[in-house]
Amino acid sequence: MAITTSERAPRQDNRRQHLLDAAAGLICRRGYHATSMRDIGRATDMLPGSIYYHFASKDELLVAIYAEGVRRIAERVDKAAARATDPMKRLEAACVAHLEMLLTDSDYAQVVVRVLPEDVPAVSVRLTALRDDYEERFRRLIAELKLPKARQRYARLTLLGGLNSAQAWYRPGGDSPARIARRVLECLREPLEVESQ
Amino acid sequence: MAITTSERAPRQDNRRQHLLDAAAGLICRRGYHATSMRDIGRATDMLPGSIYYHFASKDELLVAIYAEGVRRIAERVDKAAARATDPMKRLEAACVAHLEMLLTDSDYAQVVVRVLPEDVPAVSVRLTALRDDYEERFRRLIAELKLPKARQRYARLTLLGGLNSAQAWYRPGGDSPARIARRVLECLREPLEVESQ
Amino acid sequence: MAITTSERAPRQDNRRQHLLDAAAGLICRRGYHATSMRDIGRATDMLPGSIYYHFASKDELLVAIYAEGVRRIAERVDKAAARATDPMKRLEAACVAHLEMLLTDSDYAQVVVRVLPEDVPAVSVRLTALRDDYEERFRRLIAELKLPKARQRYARLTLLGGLNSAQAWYRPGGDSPARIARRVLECLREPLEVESQ
Amino acid sequence: MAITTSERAPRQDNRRQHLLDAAAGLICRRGYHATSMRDIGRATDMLPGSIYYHFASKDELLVAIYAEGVRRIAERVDKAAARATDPMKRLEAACVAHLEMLLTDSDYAQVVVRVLPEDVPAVSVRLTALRDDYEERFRRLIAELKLPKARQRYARLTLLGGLNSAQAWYRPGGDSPARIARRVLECLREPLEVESQ
DNA sequence: AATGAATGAGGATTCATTCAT
DNA sequence: TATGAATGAATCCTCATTCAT
Repeated sequence: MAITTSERAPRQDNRRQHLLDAAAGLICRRGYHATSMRDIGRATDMLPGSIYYHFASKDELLVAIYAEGVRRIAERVDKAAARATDPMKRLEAACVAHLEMLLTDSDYAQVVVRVLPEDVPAVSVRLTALRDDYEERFRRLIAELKLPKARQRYARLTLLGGLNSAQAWYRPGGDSPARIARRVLECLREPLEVESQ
Repeated sequence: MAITTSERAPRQDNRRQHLLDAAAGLICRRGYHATSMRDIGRATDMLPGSIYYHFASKDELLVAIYAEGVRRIAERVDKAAARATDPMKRLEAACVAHLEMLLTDSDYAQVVVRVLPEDVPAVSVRLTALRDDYEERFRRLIAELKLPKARQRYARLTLLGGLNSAQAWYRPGGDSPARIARRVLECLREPLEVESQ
Repeated sequence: MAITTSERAPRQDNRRQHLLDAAAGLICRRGYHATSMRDIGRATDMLPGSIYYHFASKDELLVAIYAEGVRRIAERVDKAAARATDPMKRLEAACVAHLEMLLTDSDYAQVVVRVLPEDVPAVSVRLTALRDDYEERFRRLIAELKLPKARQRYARLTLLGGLNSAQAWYRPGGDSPARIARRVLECLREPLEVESQ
Repeated sequence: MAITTSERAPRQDNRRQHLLDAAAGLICRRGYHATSMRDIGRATDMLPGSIYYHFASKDELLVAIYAEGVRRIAERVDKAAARATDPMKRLEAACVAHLEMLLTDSDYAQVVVRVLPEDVPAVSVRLTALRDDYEERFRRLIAELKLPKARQRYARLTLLGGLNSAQAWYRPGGDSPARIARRVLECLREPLEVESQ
């Protein structure tokens, strides 16, 4: 899709990127409603009004962060999964990548998980679509496991629910994101393999 | 004057209860920050200022809803678990009760899961304590299963993560809350018992 | 005017007096506008609404405090002045009594000096009348000194201005109210230029 | 576009100045607490919220007025005192300037004297510092008189107390501010008892 | 590409006060 | 005498947003 990744951002996108970074940082820590345009302006040495040159509204800024968050975490997860061929190894790599992004590596990814689409009604449909787009990966990875159809759906929901809930209690210094990811997956894995004993 | 003493309407608590109900309903649907005191006033036929006779602040109102939510869902879960003796049956009953409350039976319970403590910094400690108090039940129910210590923690987190994530996608008409609960639990069950094949 | 001072307050005036005391204490420390009916209620273990049984409004409560303040300080000043016969000694005694009441002995007196009539427009005329009524004493005491007519007025204003300004800077532990009073009076008694040369 | 460069209206400070002027006018007449942001907005043809573009809070607006008040009255007093060399003449000139500003020439100065620092606890320290900074002038002017040390302090307090009390009773049409100032000073210059037989 | 200044609606909250009981 | 519950208006302030420059 991207023709030349290295050649991407022309100089004028500098500020836009700075803005996105700062906003993602604030929103992932304080939440969307608790972050004001003033806050974002302060963090970027910009006046609140100036932000509107780059984004049509606060909601649109959020959508951009969401989109970027999905892009980044998807890219990393895809790369990780691609490094293995065994379906379960692929899923595991994806879970680890997912949680590393979510817990430490990307404010953007954190925003995607933390901000509920329904909390921003005006753009909730688009936010949901972005989320779904991302979660599709896990649907496919799980499909590779050849579970009964009905089971697949719940396995995905439980897996992501379990992984994402880590955002609420993860603290640096305890289990690493990778370890947490494997532990959560472990909770679902053994039955999947069944032939044990 | 009192026709039936036992039936005596505690009139003074009437409005307070009405207020809590209305606020829980609004907050669980729109979120805490998107619900204004004006909204709550409108839903109760009260002036915004009048709410302050009953609650010292919006945050305190939220704490009261949280506390009531925990009280209600805990009561229901405890009763459900008490009806079985087999540890796994007890856990299953608890999961079903939890999800029925969360998805259809109680706006209060929904608030507890939906509103993140960190989104309301001034009272986040108290909200977290209430949540923890509730989740303790699941810690105990899982402990009865006699899993390896390390596994218990992740089993609980994954289970609750999986169950609670249903709030994001549950729609009446699809799988019932009870069925969802059993399906999620199923994802964790089989390995626990290992009697496969 | 008072027929029997000792026989004054009948039992039912208990609460009213309590109310006045508490309100005077709050108002003299925080000011009139910064003291709410709620504050006064809290200090008296009364609900704000209950205060209205005793006083028609917050402004009327202030007028009552003012009146009581004037009554008390006037009584003390009059008694002090009566103990001397020499005009200057009488004035000095009055100044000392005035400042002792104002700085340490009476919250009521403090209110009279601290709350500007113009700050409470609805009753400013009555407050001013009460003040004037009190200051009349000083007019008379100064008249006894047999100064030129024109001088009398300014002597009184300067004297009271000087004395009352102590309210802004007096701190227990420094000069006593009595000493301050004598020092201020001294400024008017002894010429500034010291006949030096 | 600019017709006269030297006459270039500093448009950007226009509103801020207008705001300060209007607020000083209202506050010196009604008092700080009785003046609302709405009132100030109305007087400036601004919405209340717009004021916050220029001042962070109502208290900060007051501090700005105080500072400007001190700046203005200090400037005038300093100039007046500088025009004489005899210490007593210098003090007299200062008193006259002080009272002219206070009674008729400057709403700002009036605010400084009228609003008690303790009435605005959040900024009372800064208000007090501003006042002290101004009064320092009188300390120095009085020091030039070579009075006994102990006397100096009370002379200053009495003098300022007497002068400032004029704010409570001055009415245009009576004695002029300059005359009042001289009369008050006279009270300290000439002994009270002198011509007593 | 950004600023300075403002808007207008709405935020939570506090106020003095009322009144049935 | 007092309370419990509420009122209605006003409080300060913050919000996302706009727009001429």
